[in-house]
Amino acid sequence: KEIIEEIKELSQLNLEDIAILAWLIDSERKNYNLESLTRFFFKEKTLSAPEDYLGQFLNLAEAIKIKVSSLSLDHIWETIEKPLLPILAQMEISGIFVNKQILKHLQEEAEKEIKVLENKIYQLAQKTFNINSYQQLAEVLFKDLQLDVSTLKKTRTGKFSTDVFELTKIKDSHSIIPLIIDYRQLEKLKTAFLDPLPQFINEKTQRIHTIWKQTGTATGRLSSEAPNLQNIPSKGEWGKKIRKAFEAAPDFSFLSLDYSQIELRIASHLSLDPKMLAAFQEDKDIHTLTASLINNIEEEKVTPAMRQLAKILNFGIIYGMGAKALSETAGISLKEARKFKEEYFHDFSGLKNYLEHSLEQAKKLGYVETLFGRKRFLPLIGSLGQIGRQEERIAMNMPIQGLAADIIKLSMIKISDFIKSQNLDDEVRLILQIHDELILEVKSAIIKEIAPQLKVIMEQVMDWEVPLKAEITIGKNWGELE
DNA sequence: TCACGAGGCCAC
DNA sequence: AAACGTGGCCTCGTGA
Ligand SMILES: Nc1nc2c(ncn2[C@H]2C[C@H](O)[C@@H](COP(=O)(O)OP(=O)(O)OP(=O)(O)O)O2)c(=O)[nH]1
Ligand SMILES: [Mn+2]
Ligand SMILES: [Mn+2]
Repeated sequence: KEIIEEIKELSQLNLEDIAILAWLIDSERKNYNLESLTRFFFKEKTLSAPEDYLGQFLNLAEAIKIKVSSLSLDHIWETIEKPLLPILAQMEISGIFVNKQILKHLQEEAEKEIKVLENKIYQLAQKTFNINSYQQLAEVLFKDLQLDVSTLKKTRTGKFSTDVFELTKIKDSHSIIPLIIDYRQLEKLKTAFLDPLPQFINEKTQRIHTIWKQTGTATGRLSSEAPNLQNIPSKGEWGKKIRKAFEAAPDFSFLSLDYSQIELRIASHLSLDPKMLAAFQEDKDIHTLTASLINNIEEEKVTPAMRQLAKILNFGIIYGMGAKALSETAGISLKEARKFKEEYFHDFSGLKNYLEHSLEQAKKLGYVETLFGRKRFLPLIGSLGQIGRQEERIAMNMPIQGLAADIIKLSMIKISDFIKSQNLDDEVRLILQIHDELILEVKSAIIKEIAPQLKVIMEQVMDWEVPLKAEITIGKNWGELE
Protein backbone atom coordinates (compact mmCIF):
# COMPACT_ATOMS: atom_id res chain seq x y z
CA LYS A 1 0.00 0.00 0.00
CA GLU A 2 2.77 2.41 0.89
CA ILE A 3 4.49 1.62 -2.35
CA ILE A 4 1.30 2.26 -4.26
CA GLU A 5 0.89 5.63 -2.57
CA GLU A 6 4.43 6.51 -3.48
CA ILE A 7 3.89 5.51 -7.08
CA LYS A 8 0.89 7.78 -7.21
CA GLU A 9 2.85 10.76 -6.04
CA LEU A 10 5.87 10.20 -8.16
CA SER A 11 4.17 9.37 -11.43
CA GLN A 12 0.99 11.43 -11.08
CA LEU A 13 -0.84 8.28 -12.09
CA ASN A 14 -2.61 5.70 -10.00
CA LEU A 15 -3.07 2.03 -10.71
CA GLU A 16 -6.40 2.46 -12.41
CA ASP A 17 -5.00 5.19 -14.65
CA ILE A 18 -2.10 2.96 -15.66
CA ALA A 19 -4.48 0.13 -16.50
CA ILE A 20 -6.63 2.40 -18.67
CA LEU A 21 -3.64 3.84 -20.50
CA ALA A 22 -2.35 0.35 -21.16
CA TRP A 23 -5.79 -0.59 -22.46
CA LEU A 24 -5.76 2.37 -24.85
CA ILE A 25 -2.44 1.07 -26.20
CA ASP A 26 -3.51 -2.56 -26.46
CA SER A 27 -7.24 -2.98 -26.03
CA GLU A 28 -7.50 -6.73 -26.41
CA ARG A 29 -5.79 -7.89 -23.23
CA LYS A 30 -7.70 -9.81 -20.58
CA ASN A 31 -5.66 -8.39 -17.81
CA TYR A 32 -4.27 -5.00 -16.94
CA ASN A 33 -2.70 -5.80 -13.59
CA LEU A 34 0.83 -4.64 -12.95
CA GLU A 35 2.41 -8.06 -13.20
CA SER A 36 1.15 -8.78 -16.68
CA LEU A 37 1.76 -5.21 -17.82
CA THR A 38 5.33 -5.33 -16.62
CA ARG A 39 5.83 -8.53 -18.53
CA PHE A 40 4.26 -7.01 -21.61
CA PHE A 41 6.14 -3.71 -21.67
CA PHE A 42 9.53 -5.11 -20.64
CA LYS A 43 9.29 -8.34 -22.49
CA GLU A 44 12.38 -10.09 -21.20
CA LYS A 45 12.04 -9.14 -17.53
CA THR A 46 9.70 -10.46 -14.93
CA LEU A 47 8.97 -8.74 -11.67
CA SER A 48 12.08 -8.16 -9.65
CA ALA A 49 12.59 -8.46 -5.92
CA PRO A 50 10.11 -6.62 -3.68
CA GLU A 51 12.58 -3.88 -2.86
CA ASP A 52 12.73 -3.00 -6.55
CA TYR A 53 8.97 -2.86 -7.09
CA LEU A 54 8.75 0.88 -6.78
CA GLY A 55 11.43 1.49 -9.38
CA GLN A 56 9.91 -1.08 -11.67
CA PHE A 57 6.43 0.41 -11.43
CA LEU A 58 7.75 3.87 -12.12
CA ASN A 59 9.54 2.55 -15.17
CA LEU A 60 6.31 0.97 -16.29
CA ALA A 61 4.31 4.17 -15.84
CA GLU A 62 6.97 6.06 -17.76
CA ALA A 63 7.04 3.52 -20.59
CA ILE A 64 3.28 3.59 -20.87
CA LYS A 65 3.15 7.38 -20.95
CA ILE A 66 5.68 7.48 -23.76
CA LYS A 67 3.79 4.88 -25.75
CA VAL A 68 0.48 6.68 -25.23
CA SER A 69 1.86 9.85 -26.61
CA SER A 70 3.62 8.19 -29.54
CA LEU A 71 0.28 6.65 -30.54
CA SER A 72 -1.52 10.00 -30.04
CA LEU A 73 -3.76 8.54 -27.40
CA ASP A 74 -3.35 11.51 -25.04
CA HIS A 75 -6.42 13.16 -26.48
CA ILE A 76 -8.79 10.30 -25.82
CA TRP A 77 -7.30 9.88 -22.36
CA GLU A 78 -7.60 13.54 -21.39
CA THR A 79 -10.98 14.27 -22.95
CA ILE A 80 -12.79 10.97 -22.44
CA GLU A 81 -11.35 8.25 -20.25
CA LYS A 82 -9.86 10.40 -17.49
CA PRO A 83 -13.00 12.47 -16.81
CA LEU A 84 -15.13 9.32 -17.16
CA LEU A 85 -13.39 7.42 -14.38
CA PRO A 86 -14.88 9.31 -11.41
CA ILE A 87 -18.30 9.19 -13.07
CA LEU A 88 -18.15 5.40 -13.22
CA ALA A 89 -16.95 5.29 -9.63
CA GLN A 90 -19.98 7.34 -8.60
CA MET A 91 -22.30 5.08 -10.61
CA GLU A 92 -20.92 2.07 -8.74
CA ILE A 93 -21.54 3.77 -5.43
CA SER A 94 -25.05 4.81 -6.45
CA GLY A 95 -26.11 1.36 -7.56
CA ILE A 96 -29.71 0.48 -8.37
CA PHE A 97 -32.50 -0.67 -6.06
CA VAL A 98 -33.80 -4.15 -6.70
CA ASN A 99 -36.96 -5.44 -5.08
CA LYS A 100 -36.04 -8.77 -3.46
CA GLN A 101 -39.66 -9.85 -2.97
CA ILE A 102 -40.45 -9.47 -6.66
CA LEU A 103 -37.39 -11.47 -7.63
CA LYS A 104 -38.20 -14.21 -5.15
CA HIS A 105 -41.76 -14.37 -6.41
CA LEU A 106 -40.59 -14.64 -10.02
CA GLN A 107 -38.05 -17.25 -9.04
CA GLU A 108 -40.77 -19.42 -7.54
CA GLU A 109 -43.04 -18.89 -10.52
CA ALA A 110 -40.26 -19.86 -12.92
CA GLU A 111 -39.37 -22.89 -10.83
CA LYS A 112 -42.95 -24.15 -10.94
CA GLU A 113 -43.19 -23.72 -14.69
CA ILE A 114 -39.84 -25.41 -15.18
CA LYS A 115 -40.96 -28.42 -13.10
CA VAL A 116 -44.08 -28.79 -15.23
CA LEU A 117 -42.10 -28.62 -18.46
CA GLU A 118 -39.51 -31.02 -17.06
CA ASN A 119 -42.12 -33.65 -16.25
CA LYS A 120 -43.77 -33.36 -19.64
CA ILE A 121 -40.39 -33.75 -21.31
CA TYR A 122 -39.53 -36.86 -19.26
CA GLN A 123 -42.91 -38.33 -20.10
CA LEU A 124 -42.46 -37.86 -23.82
CA ALA A 125 -38.89 -39.13 -23.64
CA GLN A 126 -40.06 -42.04 -21.48
CA LYS A 127 -37.10 -41.51 -19.20
CA THR A 128 -35.55 -38.92 -16.95
CA PHE A 129 -32.32 -37.28 -17.98
CA ASN A 130 -30.49 -34.00 -17.53
CA ILE A 131 -32.08 -31.63 -20.03
CA ASN A 132 -29.29 -29.13 -19.36
CA SER A 133 -26.75 -31.55 -20.76
CA TYR A 134 -26.85 -31.13 -24.53
CA GLN A 135 -25.03 -34.45 -24.85
CA GLN A 136 -27.78 -36.28 -23.00
CA LEU A 137 -30.39 -34.23 -24.83
CA ALA A 138 -28.92 -35.10 -28.22
CA GLU A 139 -28.95 -38.77 -27.26
CA VAL A 140 -32.62 -38.67 -26.32
CA LEU A 141 -33.66 -36.75 -29.42
CA PHE A 142 -31.59 -38.46 -32.05
CA LYS A 143 -31.11 -42.00 -30.63
CA ASP A 144 -34.17 -42.75 -28.50
CA LEU A 145 -36.71 -40.70 -30.42
CA GLN A 146 -35.01 -41.13 -33.78
CA LEU A 147 -35.66 -37.55 -34.87
CA ASP A 148 -34.44 -36.63 -38.32
CA VAL A 149 -30.92 -35.25 -38.15
CA SER A 150 -30.44 -34.69 -41.86
CA THR A 151 -31.13 -30.95 -41.70
CA LEU A 152 -29.17 -30.36 -38.54
CA LYS A 153 -25.92 -28.40 -38.33
CA LYS A 154 -22.97 -29.75 -36.44
CA THR A 155 -21.00 -27.84 -33.84
CA ARG A 156 -17.37 -27.21 -34.60
CA THR A 157 -16.37 -30.28 -32.63
CA GLY A 158 -18.59 -32.36 -34.87
CA LYS A 159 -21.58 -33.01 -32.63
CA PHE A 160 -25.17 -32.29 -33.54
CA SER A 161 -26.12 -28.82 -32.47
CA THR A 162 -29.08 -28.43 -30.15
CA ASP A 163 -29.34 -24.65 -30.10
CA VAL A 164 -32.67 -22.85 -30.47
CA PHE A 165 -32.20 -22.30 -34.16
CA GLU A 166 -31.68 -25.99 -34.90
CA LEU A 167 -34.45 -27.08 -32.54
CA THR A 168 -36.86 -24.65 -34.19
CA LYS A 169 -36.16 -26.25 -37.56
CA ILE A 170 -37.41 -29.61 -36.29
CA LYS A 171 -40.09 -28.33 -33.94
CA ASP A 172 -42.92 -29.93 -35.93
CA SER A 173 -41.34 -33.37 -35.95
CA HIS A 174 -42.07 -34.10 -32.28
CA SER A 175 -44.09 -32.40 -29.56
CA ILE A 176 -41.10 -32.63 -27.21
CA ILE A 177 -39.19 -29.95 -29.13
CA PRO A 178 -41.34 -26.91 -28.30
CA LEU A 179 -41.26 -27.97 -24.66
CA ILE A 180 -37.47 -28.09 -24.71
CA ILE A 181 -37.32 -24.63 -26.27
CA ASP A 182 -39.60 -23.25 -23.55
CA TYR A 183 -37.64 -25.09 -20.87
CA ARG A 184 -34.34 -23.69 -22.11
CA GLN A 185 -35.61 -20.13 -22.05
CA LEU A 186 -37.10 -20.31 -18.56
CA GLU A 187 -34.10 -22.17 -17.17
CA LYS A 188 -31.85 -19.48 -18.61
CA LEU A 189 -33.83 -16.65 -17.04
CA LYS A 190 -33.90 -18.43 -13.72
CA THR A 191 -30.27 -19.50 -13.48
CA ALA A 192 -28.69 -16.46 -15.11
CA PHE A 193 -30.84 -13.73 -13.57
CA LEU A 194 -33.44 -14.71 -10.98
CA ASP A 195 -31.17 -16.98 -8.94
CA PRO A 196 -27.99 -14.88 -8.81
CA LEU A 197 -29.36 -11.32 -8.72
CA PRO A 198 -30.58 -11.38 -5.08
CA GLN A 199 -27.09 -12.41 -3.99
CA PHE A 200 -25.74 -9.17 -5.33
CA ILE A 201 -28.07 -6.96 -3.33
CA ASN A 202 -26.03 -5.04 -0.78
CA GLU A 203 -27.52 -5.52 2.69
CA LYS A 204 -26.85 -1.96 3.75
CA THR A 205 -28.09 -0.17 0.65
CA GLN A 206 -30.55 -2.78 -0.66
CA ARG A 207 -29.08 -1.91 -4.03
CA ILE A 208 -26.99 -3.75 -6.60
CA HIS A 209 -23.61 -2.17 -7.23
CA THR A 210 -22.22 -3.55 -10.46
CA ILE A 211 -18.58 -3.16 -11.39
CA TRP A 212 -18.16 -0.88 -14.40
CA LYS A 213 -15.15 -2.08 -16.33
CA GLN A 214 -13.44 0.70 -18.23
CA THR A 215 -10.92 -1.68 -19.81
CA GLY A 216 -13.29 -4.51 -20.66
CA THR A 217 -13.68 -4.28 -24.42
CA ALA A 218 -11.57 -4.03 -27.55
CA THR A 219 -13.69 -1.30 -29.15
CA GLY A 220 -13.98 1.25 -26.34
CA ARG A 221 -17.34 0.17 -25.00
CA LEU A 222 -17.85 -0.27 -21.28
CA SER A 223 -18.70 -3.60 -19.77
CA SER A 224 -20.42 -4.46 -16.54
CA GLU A 225 -19.82 -7.41 -14.24
CA ALA A 226 -20.81 -8.97 -10.91
CA PRO A 227 -23.53 -8.76 -11.98
CA ASN A 228 -23.68 -7.71 -15.61
CA LEU A 229 -26.45 -5.09 -15.70
CA GLN A 230 -26.08 -4.54 -19.45
CA ASN A 231 -27.78 -7.78 -20.39
CA ILE A 232 -30.85 -7.88 -18.16
CA PRO A 233 -33.65 -9.50 -20.21
CA SER A 234 -35.80 -7.05 -22.12
CA LYS A 235 -37.78 -9.11 -24.57
CA GLY A 236 -41.16 -10.65 -24.01
CA GLU A 237 -43.29 -11.12 -20.95
CA TRP A 238 -40.48 -12.37 -18.72
CA GLY A 239 -38.12 -9.59 -19.73
CA LYS A 240 -40.65 -7.05 -18.58
CA LYS A 241 -41.35 -8.96 -15.37
CA ILE A 242 -37.67 -9.07 -14.45
CA ARG A 243 -37.03 -5.43 -15.27
CA LYS A 244 -40.00 -4.46 -13.10
CA ALA A 245 -37.96 -5.60 -10.09
CA PHE A 246 -35.54 -2.70 -10.69
CA GLU A 247 -37.27 0.23 -8.99
CA ALA A 248 -36.56 3.91 -8.63
CA ALA A 249 -36.15 5.16 -5.05
CA PRO A 250 -39.17 6.79 -3.33
CA ASP A 251 -39.88 10.19 -4.88
CA PHE A 252 -37.64 9.30 -7.83
CA SER A 253 -38.35 7.95 -11.32
CA PHE A 254 -36.14 6.39 -13.95
CA LEU A 255 -35.29 8.44 -17.01
CA SER A 256 -33.94 6.52 -19.98
CA LEU A 257 -32.41 8.13 -23.04
CA ASP A 258 -31.53 5.74 -25.87
CA TYR A 259 -29.91 6.89 -29.09
CA SER A 260 -32.00 6.08 -32.14
CA GLN A 261 -30.33 3.76 -34.71
CA ILE A 262 -27.04 4.99 -33.37
CA GLU A 263 -24.50 3.00 -35.38
CA LEU A 264 -26.45 3.58 -38.59
CA ARG A 265 -26.38 7.33 -37.99
CA ILE A 266 -22.66 7.12 -37.27
CA ALA A 267 -22.11 5.07 -40.42
CA SER A 268 -23.95 7.69 -42.45
CA HIS A 269 -21.78 10.45 -41.03
CA LEU A 270 -18.52 8.61 -41.59
CA SER A 271 -19.42 7.44 -45.09
CA LEU A 272 -21.32 10.53 -46.21
CA ASP A 273 -23.60 8.10 -48.00
CA PRO A 274 -26.16 10.40 -49.65
CA LYS A 275 -29.14 8.07 -49.36
CA MET A 276 -28.51 7.20 -45.74
CA LEU A 277 -27.89 10.85 -44.84
CA ALA A 278 -31.09 11.85 -46.59
CA ALA A 279 -33.01 9.15 -44.74
CA PHE A 280 -31.91 10.57 -41.38
CA GLN A 281 -32.53 14.16 -42.48
CA GLU A 282 -36.10 13.00 -43.09
CA ASP A 283 -36.21 11.23 -39.72
CA LYS A 284 -36.72 7.83 -41.32
CA ASP A 285 -36.31 4.58 -39.42
CA ILE A 286 -34.08 2.22 -41.39
CA HIS A 287 -34.65 -0.70 -39.01
CA THR A 288 -38.37 -0.40 -39.69
CA LEU A 289 -37.77 0.02 -43.41
CA THR A 290 -35.69 -3.16 -43.52
CA ALA A 291 -38.37 -5.00 -41.55
CA SER A 292 -41.03 -3.92 -44.01
CA LEU A 293 -38.93 -5.05 -46.99
CA ILE A 294 -38.09 -8.45 -45.49
CA ASN A 295 -41.65 -9.17 -44.44
CA ASN A 296 -43.20 -7.59 -47.48
CA ILE A 297 -45.51 -5.39 -45.47
CA GLU A 298 -46.09 -1.71 -44.91
CA GLU A 299 -43.92 0.05 -42.35
CA GLU A 300 -47.00 0.73 -40.21
CA LYS A 301 -47.51 -3.02 -39.81
CA VAL A 302 -44.00 -3.70 -38.51
CA THR A 303 -44.08 -5.13 -34.97
CA PRO A 304 -41.39 -4.53 -32.33
CA ALA A 305 -40.16 -8.12 -32.78
CA MET A 306 -39.87 -7.61 -36.53
CA ARG A 307 -37.96 -4.38 -36.05
CA GLN A 308 -35.60 -6.09 -33.60
CA LEU A 309 -34.83 -8.81 -36.15
CA ALA A 310 -34.30 -6.18 -38.84
CA LYS A 311 -31.79 -4.50 -36.52
CA ILE A 312 -29.72 -7.67 -36.52
CA LEU A 313 -29.99 -7.82 -40.31
CA ASN A 314 -28.95 -4.18 -40.81
CA PHE A 315 -25.88 -4.43 -38.61
CA GLY A 316 -25.17 -7.95 -39.83
CA ILE A 317 -25.06 -6.82 -43.43
CA ILE A 318 -22.90 -3.79 -42.66
CA TYR A 319 -20.40 -5.79 -40.65
CA GLY A 320 -19.94 -8.59 -43.15
CA MET A 321 -22.67 -11.18 -42.66
CA GLY A 322 -22.71 -13.79 -45.43
CA ALA A 323 -25.69 -14.50 -47.66
CA LYS A 324 -26.22 -17.89 -46.01
CA ALA A 325 -26.45 -16.47 -42.52
CA LEU A 326 -28.61 -13.61 -43.78
CA SER A 327 -31.06 -16.00 -45.42
CA GLU A 328 -31.40 -18.12 -42.29
CA THR A 329 -31.66 -15.20 -39.90
CA ALA A 330 -34.20 -13.41 -42.07
CA GLY A 331 -36.11 -16.54 -43.03
CA ILE A 332 -35.67 -15.94 -46.75
CA SER A 333 -34.07 -17.99 -49.52
CA LEU A 334 -30.39 -17.87 -50.27
CA LYS A 335 -31.16 -16.25 -53.59
CA GLU A 336 -33.28 -13.57 -51.97
CA ALA A 337 -30.56 -12.97 -49.40
CA ARG A 338 -27.93 -12.47 -52.09
CA LYS A 339 -30.23 -10.06 -53.87
CA PHE A 340 -31.03 -8.20 -50.67
CA LYS A 341 -27.37 -7.63 -49.89
CA GLU A 342 -26.66 -6.53 -53.45
CA GLU A 343 -29.47 -4.02 -53.43
CA TYR A 344 -28.54 -2.83 -49.96
CA PHE A 345 -25.02 -1.93 -51.01
CA HIS A 346 -26.28 -0.61 -54.33
CA ASP A 347 -28.59 1.77 -52.50
CA PHE A 348 -25.94 2.60 -49.92
CA SER A 349 -22.93 2.54 -52.21
CA GLY A 350 -21.25 5.31 -50.26
CA LEU A 351 -21.42 3.12 -47.18
CA LYS A 352 -19.88 0.28 -49.15
CA ASN A 353 -17.00 2.51 -50.25
CA TYR A 354 -16.45 3.68 -46.71
CA LEU A 355 -16.29 0.10 -45.38
CA GLU A 356 -13.77 -0.79 -48.06
CA HIS A 357 -11.76 2.25 -47.05
CA SER A 358 -11.68 1.02 -43.44
CA LEU A 359 -10.35 -2.26 -44.73
CA GLU A 360 -7.61 -0.61 -46.76
CA GLN A 361 -6.56 1.54 -43.84
CA ALA A 362 -6.36 -1.54 -41.63
CA LYS A 363 -4.24 -3.42 -44.16
CA LYS A 364 -1.95 -0.47 -44.73
CA LEU A 365 -1.45 0.62 -41.12
CA GLY A 366 -2.15 -2.55 -39.17
CA TYR A 367 -4.80 -0.83 -37.11
CA VAL A 368 -8.13 0.96 -37.31
CA GLU A 369 -9.27 3.92 -35.24
CA THR A 370 -12.29 6.00 -34.32
CA LEU A 371 -12.79 9.67 -35.14
CA PHE A 372 -11.30 10.46 -31.73
CA GLY A 373 -8.21 8.35 -32.35
CA ARG A 374 -9.07 5.32 -30.25
CA LYS A 375 -7.17 2.46 -31.86
CA ARG A 376 -7.45 -1.26 -32.32
CA PHE A 377 -4.53 -3.18 -33.75
CA LEU A 378 -5.10 -5.97 -36.24
CA PRO A 379 -1.78 -7.74 -36.72
CA LEU A 380 -3.27 -10.64 -38.65
CA ILE A 381 -5.41 -8.74 -41.12
CA GLY A 382 -3.31 -9.56 -44.14
CA SER A 383 -3.23 -13.27 -43.42
CA LEU A 384 -5.10 -15.81 -45.48
CA GLY A 385 -7.86 -17.90 -44.03
CA GLN A 386 -10.36 -17.54 -41.25
CA ILE A 387 -8.46 -15.27 -38.89
CA GLY A 388 -7.59 -12.82 -41.65
CA ARG A 389 -11.23 -12.65 -42.64
CA GLN A 390 -12.33 -12.16 -39.08
CA GLU A 391 -9.97 -9.22 -38.66
CA GLU A 392 -11.41 -7.70 -41.83
CA ARG A 393 -14.84 -7.68 -40.23
CA ILE A 394 -13.38 -6.26 -37.04
CA ALA A 395 -11.79 -3.52 -39.14
CA MET A 396 -15.20 -2.56 -40.49
CA ASN A 397 -16.91 -2.72 -37.11
CA MET A 398 -14.51 -1.06 -34.67
CA PRO A 399 -14.44 2.49 -36.07
CA ILE A 400 -18.25 2.57 -35.87
CA GLN A 401 -18.94 0.70 -32.64
CA GLY A 402 -15.95 2.48 -31.08
CA LEU A 403 -17.21 5.91 -32.10
CA ALA A 404 -20.62 5.10 -30.65
CA ALA A 405 -18.77 4.33 -27.41
CA ASP A 406 -16.82 7.60 -27.59
CA ILE A 407 -20.02 9.53 -28.17
CA ILE A 408 -22.00 8.18 -25.26
CA LYS A 409 -18.99 8.58 -22.98
CA LEU A 410 -18.83 12.26 -23.97
CA SER A 411 -22.54 12.54 -23.24
CA MET A 412 -22.00 11.04 -19.82
CA ILE A 413 -19.29 13.59 -19.09
CA LYS A 414 -21.47 16.47 -20.26
CA ILE A 415 -24.44 15.25 -18.31
CA SER A 416 -22.30 14.85 -15.23
CA ASP A 417 -21.00 18.41 -15.67
CA PHE A 418 -24.57 19.61 -16.10
CA ILE A 419 -25.66 17.92 -12.88
CA LYS A 420 -22.79 19.53 -10.99
CA SER A 421 -23.22 22.98 -12.49
CA GLN A 422 -26.92 23.02 -11.64
CA ASN A 423 -26.30 21.66 -8.13
CA LEU A 424 -28.56 18.72 -8.87
CA ASP A 425 -26.46 16.00 -7.22
CA ASP A 426 -29.29 15.12 -4.85
CA GLU A 427 -31.97 15.10 -7.53
CA VAL A 428 -30.33 13.53 -10.59
CA ARG A 429 -28.06 10.47 -10.60
CA LEU A 430 -26.55 8.50 -13.43
CA ILE A 431 -27.34 4.85 -12.73
CA LEU A 432 -26.72 2.69 -15.79
CA GLN A 433 -25.06 2.90 -19.19
CA ILE A 434 -26.19 0.31 -21.69
CA HIS A 435 -23.96 1.05 -24.66
CA ASP A 436 -26.13 3.71 -26.33
CA GLU A 437 -28.54 4.31 -23.48
CA LEU A 438 -28.31 6.15 -20.19
CA ILE A 439 -30.62 5.42 -17.29
CA LEU A 440 -30.85 8.06 -14.60
CA GLU A 441 -32.69 8.27 -11.34
CA VAL A 442 -34.36 11.67 -11.15
CA LYS A 443 -36.59 13.32 -8.55
CA SER A 444 -40.07 12.82 -9.96
CA ALA A 445 -40.96 16.45 -9.29
CA ILE A 446 -38.37 17.78 -11.75
CA ILE A 447 -38.11 14.95 -14.26
CA LYS A 448 -40.37 16.59 -16.87
CA GLU A 449 -38.13 19.61 -16.80
CA ILE A 450 -34.80 17.75 -16.73
CA ALA A 451 -35.50 15.15 -19.42
CA PRO A 452 -35.54 17.49 -22.44
CA GLN A 453 -32.36 19.20 -21.26
CA LEU A 454 -30.47 15.91 -21.08
CA LYS A 455 -31.91 14.93 -24.45
CA VAL A 456 -30.47 18.09 -25.98
CA ILE A 457 -27.07 17.40 -24.43
CA MET A 458 -27.01 13.93 -25.95
CA GLU A 459 -28.29 15.00 -29.34
CA GLN A 460 -25.97 17.98 -29.66
CA VAL A 461 -22.84 16.29 -28.40
CA MET A 462 -21.34 15.96 -31.89
CA ASP A 463 -22.37 18.96 -33.99
CA TRP A 464 -22.81 16.89 -37.15
CA GLU A 465 -24.91 17.32 -40.28
CA VAL A 466 -26.67 14.06 -39.56
CA PRO A 467 -29.03 14.51 -36.63
CA LEU A 468 -28.48 12.36 -33.56
CA LYS A 469 -31.72 11.50 -31.85
CA ALA A 470 -32.35 10.24 -28.31
CA GLU A 471 -35.61 8.62 -27.28
CA ILE A 472 -36.89 9.47 -23.81
CA THR A 473 -38.78 7.01 -21.63
CA ILE A 474 -39.81 7.48 -18.01
CA GLY A 475 -41.19 5.22 -15.31
CA LYS A 476 -41.18 4.17 -11.67
CA ASN A 477 -39.47 0.91 -12.57
CA TRP A 478 -37.32 -0.42 -15.41
CA GLY A 479 -40.06 -2.67 -16.76
CA GLU A 480 -42.61 0.09 -17.26
CA LEU A 481 -40.80 2.87 -19.07
CA GLU A 482 -43.02 4.88 -21.40
C1' DT B 1 -12.29 -28.29 -5.15
C1' DC B 2 -10.87 -25.69 -8.86
C1' DA B 3 -9.90 -24.33 -13.77
C1' DC B 4 -10.99 -24.67 -18.39
C1' DG B 5 -13.19 -25.36 -22.97
C1' DA B 6 -17.49 -26.23 -25.25
C1' DG B 7 -22.02 -25.11 -26.09
C1' DG B 8 -25.30 -22.09 -25.29
C1' DC B 9 -27.90 -17.53 -24.66
C1' DC B 10 -28.94 -12.88 -22.40
C1' DA B 11 -28.10 -7.83 -23.90
C1' DC B 12 -26.34 -3.86 -26.96
C1' DA C 1 -24.88 -22.15 -37.18
C1' DA C 2 -23.14 -18.69 -39.99
C1' DA C 3 -18.02 -14.48 -43.91
C1' DC C 4 -22.04 -9.48 -38.60
C1' DG C 5 -19.49 -7.19 -34.20
C1' DT C 6 -19.05 -6.18 -28.61
C1' DG C 7 -19.60 -8.26 -24.00
C1' DG C 8 -20.74 -11.64 -19.20
C1' DC C 9 -22.19 -15.78 -17.34
C1' DC C 10 -24.77 -20.15 -17.08
C1' DT C 11 -24.21 -25.70 -16.98
C1' DC C 12 -21.80 -29.73 -18.28
C1' DG C 13 -17.90 -32.66 -18.83
C1' DT C 14 -13.17 -33.39 -18.00
C1' DG C 15 -8.83 -33.28 -16.01
C1' DA C 16 -5.78 -31.71 -12.54
N1 LIG D 1 -23.00 -5.62 -34.87
C1 LIG D 1 -24.12 -5.52 -34.12
N2 LIG D 1 -24.34 -4.42 -33.40
C2 LIG D 1 -25.46 -4.35 -32.68
C3 LIG D 1 -26.40 -5.39 -32.65
N3 LIG D 1 -27.39 -5.02 -31.82
C4 LIG D 1 -27.07 -3.80 -31.37
N4 LIG D 1 -25.91 -3.38 -31.88
C5 LIG D 1 -25.23 -2.10 -31.69
C6 LIG D 1 -25.59 -1.19 -32.85
C7 LIG D 1 -26.71 -0.35 -32.30
O1 LIG D 1 -26.82 0.87 -32.98
C8 LIG D 1 -26.29 -0.19 -30.86
C9 LIG D 1 -27.39 0.14 -29.92
O2 LIG D 1 -28.38 -0.87 -29.91
P1 LIG D 1 -29.92 -0.55 -29.88
O3 LIG D 1 -30.65 -1.78 -29.48
O4 LIG D 1 -30.17 0.66 -29.07
O5 LIG D 1 -30.28 -0.31 -31.42
P2 LIG D 1 -30.30 1.03 -32.28
O6 LIG D 1 -29.75 2.18 -31.53
O7 LIG D 1 -29.64 0.73 -33.57
O8 LIG D 1 -31.83 1.21 -32.59
P3 LIG D 1 -32.99 1.88 -31.69
O9 LIG D 1 -33.50 3.00 -32.51
O10 LIG D 1 -32.39 2.31 -30.39
O11 LIG D 1 -33.98 0.80 -31.47
O12 LIG D 1 -25.69 -1.45 -30.52
C10 LIG D 1 -26.15 -6.55 -33.43
O13 LIG D 1 -26.93 -7.52 -33.48
N5 LIG D 1 -24.99 -6.56 -34.16
MN1 LIG E 1 -30.47 2.77 -29.62
MN1 LIG F 1 -29.97 0.76 -26.82
